[in-house]
Amino acid sequence: MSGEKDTKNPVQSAERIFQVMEMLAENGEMGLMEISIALGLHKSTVHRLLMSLVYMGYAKQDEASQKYMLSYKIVNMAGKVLERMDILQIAKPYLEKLSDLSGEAVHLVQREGNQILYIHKIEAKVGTIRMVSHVGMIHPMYCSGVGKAIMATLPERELKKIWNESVIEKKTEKTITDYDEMVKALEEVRANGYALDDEENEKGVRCIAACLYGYQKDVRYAFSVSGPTSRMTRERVKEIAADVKKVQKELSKELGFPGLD
Amino acid sequence: MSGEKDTKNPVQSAERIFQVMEMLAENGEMGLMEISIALGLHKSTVHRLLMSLVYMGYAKQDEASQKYMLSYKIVNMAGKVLERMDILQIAKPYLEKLSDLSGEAVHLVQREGNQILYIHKIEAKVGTIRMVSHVGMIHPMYCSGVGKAIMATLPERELKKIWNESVIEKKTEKTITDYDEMVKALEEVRANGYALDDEENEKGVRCIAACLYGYQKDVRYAFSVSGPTSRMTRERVKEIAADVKKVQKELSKELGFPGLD
DNA sequence: CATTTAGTTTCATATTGTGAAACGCATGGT
DNA sequence: ACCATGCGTTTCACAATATGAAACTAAATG
Repeated sequence: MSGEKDTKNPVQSAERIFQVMEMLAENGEMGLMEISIALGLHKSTVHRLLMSLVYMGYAKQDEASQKYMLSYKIVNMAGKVLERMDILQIAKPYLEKLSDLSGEAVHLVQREGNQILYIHKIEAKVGTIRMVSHVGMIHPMYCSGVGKAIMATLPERELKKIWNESVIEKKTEKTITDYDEMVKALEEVRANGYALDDEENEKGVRCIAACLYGYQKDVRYAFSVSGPTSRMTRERVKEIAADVKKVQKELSKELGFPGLD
Repeated sequence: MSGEKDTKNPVQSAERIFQVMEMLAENGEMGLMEISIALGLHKSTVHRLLMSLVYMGYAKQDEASQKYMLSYKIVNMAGKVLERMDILQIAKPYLEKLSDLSGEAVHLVQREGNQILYIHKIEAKVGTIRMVSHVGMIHPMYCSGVGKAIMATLPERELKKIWNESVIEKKTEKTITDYDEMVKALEEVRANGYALDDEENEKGVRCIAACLYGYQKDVRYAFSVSGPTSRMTRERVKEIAADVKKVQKELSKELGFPGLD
């Protein structure tokens, strides 16, 4: 998006060590040469960086294959960051209730610019189907229930901006790829008081979402109940939507929202 | 704990930048000086490292307070690591070790609602008796060692729910069919640090189980060593229980559990 | 208005990270 | 059995890079 050189990283080795980590996070187990070639760094340099990561406990080498991978230590660190997000502390019991009521998977997401970040997940209690979503996952806004729930609260101007800056991709036959259609869909969200993702993101998955209002004016969080179409019948969607709206109201109140009703 | 110099980190700036990150992960928002003093690094150095983290998107500075904090990017990275952390890959070598030590059958199970799913099995190396268990098998929680190991970590409320939703069946003379008796049994599990299934599920089979803690609060996995009563004497149970507890500790650590000792 | 404390910027210096080269050890092709 | 190839590792001379003292700015404190 930006052409200019952007003032460059003041610590070269930090830049490189994180490139290595990101590489490992993305690809799992990797050999030294593989990383070296992919990043265009000298193998000796990569080796030193890896040794440093191993020394600090963030990476480890498989004895047999000699390949390198990240350890759980980074997960620990992320856990501490997440714990500090106090929204989690407050929201968890409500989401738990929602999960108990429906038995389906429940997600809590945070807006991060034009995208959403999954910050909590409760697995479905019934059935054997599992969503591929996981905490830490980043997802575009335009093709998810939670994304629509957030977008429905935004002014046209910002909505347009998000749309233009997003890579619109037809994930399923039902994915909305036309801007005007999206505007219409969001009107519906506002009218209903909840957002429905009807197989727009993943075939066979329906999802009922609502945003969370707080003491600050801008909406930063949303949550959803998702499940397979087989269980998410029209009738069931209605039921769950009622629960979702109830939780939205209760939680928003707890988060310090003055209005709503 | 260690007196020796331990070969030191080959990349000094990496060492320091991670010290800064760990500091931020632990304490949340921090000022430059705060970090500088806590780590004994020059403020200029800390500033440069922070600039580097900000540049890469791993940290950000609060506009108002000027304080620094970690961003969600590390959470995103951890998410990718987690996705890849398929429990089996990690657990297998430990279970293998357990199997070698005891020679008996070893199982790994996953909680699925009120039941457990066998996801890995290692056959006994001694004797000719074989368990009927197999990967993919679903079993109720209330009458197995692994089930009790998981249930022992649950709050009373959820325990009651599982009990009510399960079809309680007297599989052997020793099967626990009374709720209060189960509660008492679970207290014992917590006290011992492992769960014992003493012919409660199948006549002639004893089984020592423990749950696995992970980065997430709720316990989702458990494992066990099972064998015929003829070989599983009181003394042998004690021995194996020690091994089981050791593996529980090691594996939980590997899976990112922060606590436990 | 002086004083302190914070964050930021600059810059000379040498410490630190760099990468070429060589090593050892598998693996695999002929 | 042999050599060729590719990988991870180690070493080391060199200079690019990270370092920290000092100067600077801005806000908070008295």
